[in-house]
Amino acid sequence: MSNVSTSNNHDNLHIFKGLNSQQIKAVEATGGPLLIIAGAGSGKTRVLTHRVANIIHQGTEPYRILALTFTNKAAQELKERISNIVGYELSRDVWAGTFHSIFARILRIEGNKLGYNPGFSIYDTDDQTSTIKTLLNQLKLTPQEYPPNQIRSIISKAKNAMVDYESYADEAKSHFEKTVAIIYREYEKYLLSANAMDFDDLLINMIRLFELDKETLEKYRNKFRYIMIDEYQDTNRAQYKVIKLMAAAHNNICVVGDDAQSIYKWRGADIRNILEFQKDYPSARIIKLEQNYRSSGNILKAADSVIDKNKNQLKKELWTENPEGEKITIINCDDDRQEALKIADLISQKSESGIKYKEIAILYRTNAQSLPLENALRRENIPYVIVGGISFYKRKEIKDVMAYLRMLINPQDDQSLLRAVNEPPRGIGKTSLGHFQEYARKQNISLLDTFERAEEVLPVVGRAKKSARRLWQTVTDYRKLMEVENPASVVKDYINAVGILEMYKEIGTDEALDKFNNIQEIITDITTFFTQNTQADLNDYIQQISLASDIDNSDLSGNSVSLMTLHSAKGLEFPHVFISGLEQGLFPSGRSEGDISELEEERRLFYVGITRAMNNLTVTYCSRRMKFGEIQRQAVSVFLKEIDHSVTRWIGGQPPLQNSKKTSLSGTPVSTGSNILGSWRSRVTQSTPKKKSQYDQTVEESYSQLHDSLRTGDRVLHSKFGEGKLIEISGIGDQQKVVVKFDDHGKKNMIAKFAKLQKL
DNA sequence: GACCTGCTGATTTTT
DNA sequence: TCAGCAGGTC
Repeated sequence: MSNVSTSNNHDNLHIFKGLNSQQIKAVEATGGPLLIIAGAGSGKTRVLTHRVANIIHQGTEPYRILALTFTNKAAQELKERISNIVGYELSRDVWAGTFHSIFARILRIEGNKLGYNPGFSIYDTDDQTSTIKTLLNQLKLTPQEYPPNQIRSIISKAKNAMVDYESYADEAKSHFEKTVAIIYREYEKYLLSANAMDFDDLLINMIRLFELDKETLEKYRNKFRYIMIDEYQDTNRAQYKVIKLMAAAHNNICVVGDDAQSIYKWRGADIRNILEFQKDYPSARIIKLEQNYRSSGNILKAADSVIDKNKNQLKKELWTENPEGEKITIINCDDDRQEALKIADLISQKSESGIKYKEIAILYRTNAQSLPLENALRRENIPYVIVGGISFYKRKEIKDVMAYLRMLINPQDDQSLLRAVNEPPRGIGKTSLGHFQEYARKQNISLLDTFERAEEVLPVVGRAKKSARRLWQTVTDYRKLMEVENPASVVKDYINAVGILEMYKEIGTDEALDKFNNIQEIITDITTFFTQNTQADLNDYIQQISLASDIDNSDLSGNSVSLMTLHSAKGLEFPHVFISGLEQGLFPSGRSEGDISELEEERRLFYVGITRAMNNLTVTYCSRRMKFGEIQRQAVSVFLKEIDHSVTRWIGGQPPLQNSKKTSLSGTPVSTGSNILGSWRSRVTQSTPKKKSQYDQTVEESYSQLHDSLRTGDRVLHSKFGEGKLIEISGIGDQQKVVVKFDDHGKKNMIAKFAKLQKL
């Protein structure tokens, strides 16, 4: 054997090390279409990363590789792990990202061909809804008859299915649909003139671009020699189409997915994409990854027995060499409060036996379920992090600031102006705004332009005119500054100039001060962004924020229990998992009742939940639950009847199969129930006094995990306020707050997560 | 035009 | 239960 071959073998060792035979096959098969059916916990990401490494190793330039994921977090993980194999220098140039962020990046370069400026705004669902409200107003339609949210959803569905407003109008039958068609048309016109795209447009416009301009299509076909798509089962028709267009020249397309984990049908994901991959690419190879490395034998058996009830699925057999492990614990509770207390108590017990909080996750069907859980965890002094839910970036004050920023980049963005105009109040009320909007429409100019010519807009009162003109002046001044000066400092001055900070300071309530601090933190965030990305402009920052979700930012590295919806949990794993609320009407959701395909999707969601667990799984359900502020009786979920009873252990209730009657505590009156509740309660109360000192420890411990073992009294460094002394820590998880007395800036309240304090 | 109050409807999941 | 909004008052 020659030297070359020896050195190849050596490199190959690096790329193929630790992979099983199926995984090696997938990593080796770099050319041509490939479908990887990857069961839960079968090392999918591992295969993807090693496959990219192999392609690079074979001599392909990294920038010719496109890897599309569903979430930013998955993309980030992919990049990191590729970097671990091939090194940062090579991995940096791989195009790895979400569909939305990669397409936004391309559309910023090519969007002018479709009539967009590079500074286009990206509208989220809120922006979409308020746009529709504006349009209803213009069209003299009432939101009662045409609920903005419903209209938004109809339009979005149409777009995802690639039905434009003309086709929609052709198909429209009822008066309602015909009117929706008009709103749809006006909506599209409005967004284009506002130089804005909604999430769906980021996909649709890629198709438009490629169909309109063959040269551009050729350019990207040539550029991306290798295309890889993660979570292929969750792609929708539009995504499918873009990929198909891009891959058509070389056919080096590799998709990875698991039909059993398809949980986004409601959002337009089309399972046909994965089921019919072979039809689209007859030469496709199919490789199945069926060995599960994550879960214990019992957990896998439970998962398997559940998913088995679904009729529509690809055949695959997941197996594991892992030990059988413990049985799945199923606990019946009186109500949601007791459920939360029991979970918290079990977590305390786990913690006492040496299990770390960060090894534990609580999963639920709806975000609303987190509240009683949070209360119980706080009561037991257990640190926790909520993943998802209301994002920092979706808070009103942050969105207001973002609206101001978008005006700098995209002065055509009327929705941003409408959002920001009265934060703080400027005396430009509904009536005046109506006149401005009317004028803008007649003159075919942007709303901000009408503020410049406020004098010409006749029916508006003098005060409003002055105020409008002043706002226009501020925006224009800072737009000019932005062109020549450092974006971070311009942004800082600009936000101060518009007066939103001052407004919250003047209100002075706790709530207002929180908002004030949040805005301070976003300014810090911006400063950090520009320090780290010296080449970037404000547009880059805004785009990143527009496409960010809270899951991406959640830091699961601290020692806290993770709380999240089952949807958010996809792609994650935890040694110990709780799934709560296994009740009819909650999980499966009431909306899936009577619809087999929706019920199957709920069942896949349960499957996803079960397969997040590595060693230990606990499932809970309640006999009663607070709903709409009322106590309602709950029936046990059908899914619990489906779990293989040989791997389950039932506590406080009986397996529904053996007793199809109500499994409440065997007819026991309330007193027994409250007795049990009492016993749980007393455990908690008893432990409270003696835990007093432990409390501070726990909180400080959680804090220290997150922030380099900080304690009250420490000297700390903040990127903006400089040095100071940490005088108070309160709350836990994302909500954790710190009070720092800065040498030069006095006392500040901050959210720990964003303060990013450094110990000195 | 800003602020207050009382009513209503929401609870699936999110890039 | 509670947030968000419409409608009324100052």
